[in-house]
Amino acid sequence: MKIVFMGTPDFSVPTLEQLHADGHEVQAVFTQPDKARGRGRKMMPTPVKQKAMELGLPVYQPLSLRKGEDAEAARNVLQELQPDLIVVIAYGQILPKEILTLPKHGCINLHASLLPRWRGAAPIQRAVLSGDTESGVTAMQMAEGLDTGDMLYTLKTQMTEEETADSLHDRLSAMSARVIHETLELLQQGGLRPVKQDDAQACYAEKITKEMSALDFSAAAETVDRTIRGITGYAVLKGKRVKIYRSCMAEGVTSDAPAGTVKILSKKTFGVVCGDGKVVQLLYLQAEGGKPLDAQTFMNGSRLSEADCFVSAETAEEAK
RNA sequence: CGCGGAGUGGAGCAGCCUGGUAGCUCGUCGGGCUCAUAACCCGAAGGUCGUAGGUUCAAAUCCUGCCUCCGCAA
Repeated sequence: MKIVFMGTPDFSVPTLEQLHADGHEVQAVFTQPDKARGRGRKMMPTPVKQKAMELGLPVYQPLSLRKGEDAEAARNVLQELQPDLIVVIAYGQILPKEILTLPKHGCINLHASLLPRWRGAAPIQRAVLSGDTESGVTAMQMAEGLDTGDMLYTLKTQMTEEETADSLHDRLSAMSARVIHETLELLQQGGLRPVKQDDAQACYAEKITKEMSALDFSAAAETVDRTIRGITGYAVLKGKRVKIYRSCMAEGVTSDAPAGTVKILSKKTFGVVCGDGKVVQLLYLQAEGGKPLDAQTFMNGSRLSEADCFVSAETAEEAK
């Protein structure tokens, strides 16, 4: 099939590779414009652009598909190509109706949730934050609403107790490639059976803000744990900002020490006391200026004791 | 020129301000204890202190350039 691909971050790359590997004619790849990012504000191509160039596919990076010169140019390109299908995965732009209806088979979007749950911007993080036990990838026929199109194919996965947005992201990203493969097989065989979404079951994954990652240890341990696993957390320890990437509940451990107090669990493991007296075990963390370290390595160098206490970034700021 | 932190045996850190014996927690190797161990005890190996210069009788430590890594911000 003649396909135009639209995607931007890492998450989209396996799907692009799959289309290419399956022998589809990927006529063009649309991705967000390069931006100055990273330290020193260097221009960085998007991961999808890098992969597209590696595969020798033409790349388009319109500022917008909805208005302005870029949008017009993009529409002309699509008119010209006459694709059978547009595959969209984490592109980051809203497609206008003219584009949705332009290809013979319309546009298919892959979304990182079990729709209609978690429509919108940050489905992966939201699934972890809310303690979901399963997630997945849904392929849908794009409609004008936000992730409201009819569902074409779904692949589920169970989430573990230690699931992080990162681990789920990687898994769903890989699963997306399988989903597009299966979906297109069905499409070509005429076996797709679109299922309407039950709007009553829908919920929306609001955008994540940085402040949400500032840990509040006076909250319940479960909340702290989910925050860390869902969007990573940060706090201040011994005057240094510390990022916490992975955690889990310390089963059966409680403490009446003040919230934020370090709890040594063994020579190799430690946790932090939370507001409900339960303890969140910290598994992988990074002090400012340093590399990410596992708990044991972190303990080796930091001379951690139960006299130490994590402070919320806000409190630390006020103390200054 | 966005702001800032860091490079010290295999890992993570201290030492630097107030130059003069290479330290800590682990790991590794050898030995011991133990039914056994990721636990405990004893011992050992392993470092041109990122790099190039400068100051000095003497530089991990003070000064300058360069390389690399990271946090914030975007």
